[in-house]
Amino acid sequence: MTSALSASPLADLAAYTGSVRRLDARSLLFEEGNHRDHLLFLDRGWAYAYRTLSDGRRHVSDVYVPGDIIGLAEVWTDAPGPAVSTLTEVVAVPVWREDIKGLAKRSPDAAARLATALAEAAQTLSLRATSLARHSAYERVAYLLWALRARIRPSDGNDRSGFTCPMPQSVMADALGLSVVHVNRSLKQLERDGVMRKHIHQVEILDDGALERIARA
Amino acid sequence: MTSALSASPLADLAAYTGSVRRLDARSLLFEEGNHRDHLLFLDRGWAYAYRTLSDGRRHVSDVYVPGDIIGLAEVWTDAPGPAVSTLTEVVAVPVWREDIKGLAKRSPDAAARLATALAEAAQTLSLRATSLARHSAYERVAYLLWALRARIRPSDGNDRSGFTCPMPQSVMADALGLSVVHVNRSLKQLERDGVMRKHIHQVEILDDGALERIARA
DNA sequence: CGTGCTTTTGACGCGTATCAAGCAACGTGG
DNA sequence: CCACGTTGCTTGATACGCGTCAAAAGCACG
Repeated sequence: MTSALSASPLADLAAYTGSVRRLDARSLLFEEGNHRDHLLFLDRGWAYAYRTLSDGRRHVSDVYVPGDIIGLAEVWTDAPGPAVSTLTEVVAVPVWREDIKGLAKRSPDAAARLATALAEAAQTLSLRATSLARHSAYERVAYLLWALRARIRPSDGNDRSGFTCPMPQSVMADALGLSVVHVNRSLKQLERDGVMRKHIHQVEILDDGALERIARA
Repeated sequence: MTSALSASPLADLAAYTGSVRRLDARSLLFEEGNHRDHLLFLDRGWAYAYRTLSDGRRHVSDVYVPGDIIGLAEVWTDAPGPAVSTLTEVVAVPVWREDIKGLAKRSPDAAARLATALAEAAQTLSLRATSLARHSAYERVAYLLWALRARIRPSDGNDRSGFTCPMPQSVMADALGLSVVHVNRSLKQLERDGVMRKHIHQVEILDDGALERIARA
């Protein structure tokens, strides 16, 4: 959700408002199903979006890292969105729906950037769906961490040997449609295979090429 | 992908070009991975998009019905798209990338409509991902047909008792991440449960409420 | 009136869920 | 400074949903 909008008119809007929200880890940013009158420009920390089915099954539909925009599609339409919670302490800047719509009306260039961000989001979602539909558990875990890594800037603790990742296995499980137990087994297998290792807040890459090969299956 | 753009500036562009493509059933509209310099406004017939994994596994990422736009996100960015094939005979109108970009530059309103269409597509994809990640096979089949039905206009053979659906079980399987055999079993179970019945080119709704309940899990 | 799709059904095996424990790390209050 | 709750990780045993293989029947179309 971010690349097309970093250092863009939307970021400028965020800078203008001046109001900054700081939140603890494990706190709720948006409730499930509610109408959204603003989005959040995520400056620091991690968050994730999720839906809950009637019987308690949960799906984590997105994970947000610093620089991401939370809820762009939801603020653009009136459809009910998923819930959003923080994983770590978070610093975020709200941008209001009317300001975004106004910006798009005034500036064709800004509107085009918004469209680009949304188009990229759609393509990311489509690839993620392919992983959910046709990858094995082992491949899904590899894909999640490989795709995540591609989105994290080097400045946020991402170098050749690994990256920061404060995502518990329970959240990975709900993102991948797996049980926690099986996520753990898959991670252990990736470790035994010399591909990567996940610690509590850190992912260590052992074999970059192998990881990509498995993730792109 | 369609609602925000029907009877919109994009449709006008399509009308302008005048060039209409007619294709047989089971023919290729776009190759996998190629750059797209145009999208297709689908006037008549059905089509579907799919990706193929290295070992032959296939995922059907989208199904297109009359009125849909094929490849809006792909024409807006440079990322390689999935392949697209027809299910039936098709009538489609191409709209060129530069024309769309030009339209968005000239008209903030058109750009806003494009963004809306893309935002709706992202939300649809997110819900589909939830179904893939957390629904049982039985629920996934119900969700696919329930969501499909919501997109088909009454004029295209959709009324209270059923709708036209020229989608073989093999394509349903690849859309849902299931085997053909298990799609068949799930359909038979839905039939035994008095929910719906699928014939070759037609879906018959037996219990609307039950279908929605199962699809929305 | 084949010939190729598509649907259907049965037998069997595998991948992943579930259940059940136990352990490690960490923060908090007595 | 230690007891304890909480959160997250790990592992084994067992169960089940769905895949795979195989085969046949129904249908459409040339």
